Amino acid sequence: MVVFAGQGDARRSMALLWRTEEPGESRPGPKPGLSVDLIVDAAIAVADAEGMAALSMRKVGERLGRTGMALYTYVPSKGELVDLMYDKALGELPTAHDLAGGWRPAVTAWAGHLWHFYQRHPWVLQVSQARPVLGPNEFALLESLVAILRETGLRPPALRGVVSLLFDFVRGAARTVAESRQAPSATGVSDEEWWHTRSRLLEEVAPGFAARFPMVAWIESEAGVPGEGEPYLEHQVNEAFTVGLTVLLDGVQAAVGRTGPPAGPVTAP
Amino acid sequence: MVVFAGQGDARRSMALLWRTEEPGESRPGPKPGLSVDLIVDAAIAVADAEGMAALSMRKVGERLGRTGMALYTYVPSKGELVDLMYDKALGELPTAHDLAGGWRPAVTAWAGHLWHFYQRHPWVLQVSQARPVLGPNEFALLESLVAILRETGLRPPALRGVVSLLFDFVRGAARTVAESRQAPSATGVSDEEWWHTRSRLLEEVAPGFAARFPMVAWIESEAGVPGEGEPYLEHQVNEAFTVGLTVLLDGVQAAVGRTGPPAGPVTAP
DNA sequence: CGCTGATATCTTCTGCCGTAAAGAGATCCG
DNA sequence: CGGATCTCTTTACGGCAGAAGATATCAGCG
Repeated sequence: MVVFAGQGDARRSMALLWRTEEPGESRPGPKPGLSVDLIVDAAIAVADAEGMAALSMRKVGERLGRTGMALYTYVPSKGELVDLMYDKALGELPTAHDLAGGWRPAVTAWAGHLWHFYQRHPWVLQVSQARPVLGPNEFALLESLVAILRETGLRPPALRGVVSLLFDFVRGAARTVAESRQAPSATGVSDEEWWHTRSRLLEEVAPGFAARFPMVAWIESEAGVPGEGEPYLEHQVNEAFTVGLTVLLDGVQAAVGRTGPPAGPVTAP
Repeated sequence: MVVFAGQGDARRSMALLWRTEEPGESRPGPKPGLSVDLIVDAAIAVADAEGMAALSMRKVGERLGRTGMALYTYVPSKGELVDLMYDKALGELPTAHDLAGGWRPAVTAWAGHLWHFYQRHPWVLQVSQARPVLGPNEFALLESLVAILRETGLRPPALRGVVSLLFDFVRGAARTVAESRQAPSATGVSDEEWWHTRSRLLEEVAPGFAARFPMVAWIESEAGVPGEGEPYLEHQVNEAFTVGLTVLLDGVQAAVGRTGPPAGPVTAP
């Protein structure tokens, strides 16, 4: 499920994201037993442990000793809660990177941090990217990347493409690992078991596979060997991540060389 | 929601995907009023029209003049149905590409086809990639890409990285557009309206934005102008797609140059 | 032809979900 | 103390996937 925030009162959503509600000194009625932060933390804990699909208002409420409906006092809807979870989780990421070695190692570090972040919080990958959440930490993440990439000397139109490419790549690679991690608990079948069963069935159901798909058979040859206890798929994806990032950065380097280093005009292809 | 296939009888799933069930001539009982193909087509129609989130067994059954439960006669669960939809839809893609101009234009064409395919069937992007569906058309798509990339002379380990990078990039870019297309109907707010409201609120709630996030402000400058009637976000993503693909292919070119240019098309030391 | 048993289809039911509506009870100001 | 206001619960609605079981439909046999 791709999760959209509700369209109800946009102002309130933004105020929640940027924490700009007034303290509200001494009002009538009972003291709030919960807070937005408490709720968001509980929701993140649920999503980390059981995945986005298992996240429900009732379950978050239960974790806080309340009913699901109690949350609606603090948060307009589930969609807004997800936005808050998203932006809060992003706060874990570092906001500055060492540029002493130039942009390339800095981008590599940035990508590595994001990669590991997605492993810790796979549910983040399910939040829609089409309509950005526009929270402070989402901007901080973008800010940190652009601060690095500005060193390349590329102009904004080209850089926007590079930024998208980087995000799409890291997210895509992370998604594959993340889903393979949640798949065992979601389906009750371990990775090894699943692959073993499926490859046996494939031979059974598609005889002459190697003849019908020679390129597929070829590219799956010369496979690297996973380390001790490392799941097969995860190993493949880790290797693919390293290789892919190298290729990507080589492409950026080429663009830099084409437009001239830290000073130069923009040329369209 | 990321959709996993049910773990129930894997053999039956594979048989359905590869269409290897025996015809079963003249059995007692009423003639089947439906077929797997009919159901899959109806389900694709629903998903194309209303998105994956709106796809339910009841709705598909309704479209065929049956209840939702009637489908379980033909298909083990919703997960398997989604796998069948996925592989059937992929059958639309071409399986061979012209290599006369070398690998670069061929990859560009391949990526363009996939990109447009995802625009036609955005729901495909919601099918989990961690555990491949292993249907014939999924393999055919991979086969067609590897057939092109083999021309580069790169070896399988490096090529696997390039393949992942390409898939992740095209999927990520397509996802952004696809979600922005479905967002208006899902939330009832048009893109223009949404952006206008949000950017006004952003200034209100985060004064001094440009000072706090100078790099973000900078990279959003020099924006290209959308064509007549082209949504703003969509225009940005289209530009990013072109730039990103160029950068990516430059990176491949660099890798090719590093391992030695492909004098002979097929084999390298 | 009519019966029997296999099979397809439909109905009912369970237990989830998000959230609207209404109200119980706590807490403060005047 | 009285009324206003707030938190939180209860109840209810319509939706979902799917289990269990009832019913309708047909082939082949006598």
